Amino acid sequence: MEGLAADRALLVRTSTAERVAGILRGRILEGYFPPGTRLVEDSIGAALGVSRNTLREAFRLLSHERLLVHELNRGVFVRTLTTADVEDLFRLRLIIEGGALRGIRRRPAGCDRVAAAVAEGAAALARDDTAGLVTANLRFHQALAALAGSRRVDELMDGLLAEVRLVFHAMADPRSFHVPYLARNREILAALEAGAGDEAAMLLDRYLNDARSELVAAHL
Amino acid sequence: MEGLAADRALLVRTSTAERVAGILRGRILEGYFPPGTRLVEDSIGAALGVSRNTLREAFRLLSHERLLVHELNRGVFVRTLTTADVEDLFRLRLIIEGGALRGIRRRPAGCDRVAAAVAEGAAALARDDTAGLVTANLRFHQALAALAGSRRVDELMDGLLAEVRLVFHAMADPRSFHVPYLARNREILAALEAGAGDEAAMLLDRYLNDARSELVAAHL
DNA sequence: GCATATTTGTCCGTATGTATA
DNA sequence: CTATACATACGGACAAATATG
Repeated sequence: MEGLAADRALLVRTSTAERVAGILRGRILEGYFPPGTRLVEDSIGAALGVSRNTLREAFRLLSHERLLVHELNRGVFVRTLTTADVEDLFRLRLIIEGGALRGIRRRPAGCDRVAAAVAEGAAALARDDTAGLVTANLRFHQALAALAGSRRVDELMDGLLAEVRLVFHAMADPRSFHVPYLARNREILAALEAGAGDEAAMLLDRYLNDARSELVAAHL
Repeated sequence: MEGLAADRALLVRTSTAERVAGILRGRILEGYFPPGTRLVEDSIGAALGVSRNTLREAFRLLSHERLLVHELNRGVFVRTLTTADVEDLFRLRLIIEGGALRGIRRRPAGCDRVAAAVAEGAAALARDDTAGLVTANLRFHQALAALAGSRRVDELMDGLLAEVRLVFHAMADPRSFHVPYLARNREILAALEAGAGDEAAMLLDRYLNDARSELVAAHL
C-alpha cells in the first residue's frame, strides 16, 4: 500500500504550474541550474511551452520551498545560501532529527528504512557513484526524521534536505565530504537497532555539528 | 529598534500580491473568514481592486502557509483542520518547542520575552479580554521557540501558531480552554528562570500532550 | 550621466475544462 | 441532461523598473 504513494502524483490531477514546478525542481536539485542562476520568464516559458502567468505560479511554488529567491523587478534566481543560512539550516535539522530519535527505547519499525539507506550508501561507494552517495546520505537523514511518525515532519525534512542539496552543488568536492560520514551513519543505525534512541541522538548531535562546521568552512 | 520590525512591511517594497495576502491573512487569523469559508476570486478581487492573476498569487502564498486549501477547479477555502491535522501539528510543536528548551543550563536572555508573555496573559485575564488571552498564550509559545535562536525556527513557529489559531476559531469556548494554562505557563517560566531547561522541557511535554487531547476531544 | 533595450509587474479578454444545482 | 458558475490557462498589452551600451 505504502509503496504506491509515489505514484499518487500520476493519479491526482495536478495543475500545469505544479508540473512545471516539478520539472524546474528536478533541474535545480540535480545541479543543472546551479545556485545563482537567473531564471528568465520568457525563455523558460517558451522552452516549456507555458504562458508567463503559469510560469510565475510555478516560480512562486519554488520560492516558497526556498529553492528560488524572488527579487522585485529583477526576477527569480536559484538560491545561494549564505554561511548564516547554512548554520540556521543545521540548527533546525538538529532539533528535528534529534527530536525524532530522542525518547526511543525499543527498536523502531522505521529502522528498516534507515538500514536500507545505509546499505544504499555502501553500494554507491563501492561503484564510485558520487551522486548516489549524496542521495543515500540524504535518504538516511530522511529516514531518521521519519521516525517521528509525523507527515508534517516528513514534509519539512524534504524541504530542508532539498536546501542541503543546494549547499552541496555550491561546493567543490562532494565525494570526499560524504565518505567519512558513512561510518557514522552505521554507528547511529546500530544504536537504533539496539533501541538506544537517546544515544543515537547524542551521536547525531556531534555528527551534525561536525558537518555544519565542515560545510561552513568549505563554503567561503 | 526591535519595535520597528512590524513597520518594516511599510518600508520594504512589496508586491501587490504580498500586500493582498497580508490583508487576507489578517482577516483569516482574526476569525473574520472562519475555517471552511470559500474565497471567491471575482468578489474578493473586485472588493480589493486587484486582478484575478494578482489575487491568485496571493492565494498561492496563503496556501503554502496552510491557511488556505486549494482544490483544483473548485477554488480556495479557509483551511479546516482535521483531528489528524491537530495531532500532527502538536507532534511537531513538541519537537520544536522541546528542542528549543532542552539543553538550556543557564537563565537565557530570551527569558524576558517569555516573562512578558506571561504578564500579558495575566493582564488580559484581569480585564476579561479573551482575544488578548489567546494572543498572549500564543506569544508565550513563540517566545519559547525563539530560545532556539534560529530565524528559521521562528518562521516555522509563526506558521504553526497561525494554524493553531485556526483550531481555536473552529471551537466553541476558547476562554475556558486557555485559562488553566496560565498557571502552567508560569511554572515553565520559573524553571527557565532557574536555568533548568530540561525540566522546563518535561513540563512542556505534559502541557502540550494535555492541550492536544483537550483540543482533539473538543474538536469533534 | 544618458538613451535604449530588456525584463518584470500588473491587468484584461477569452477559450476551455470542470463541478454542481 | 442542461445550465450556470467558476477555475485554468493562454496571449496580448502597457507601464515601470532594471540592465546595457
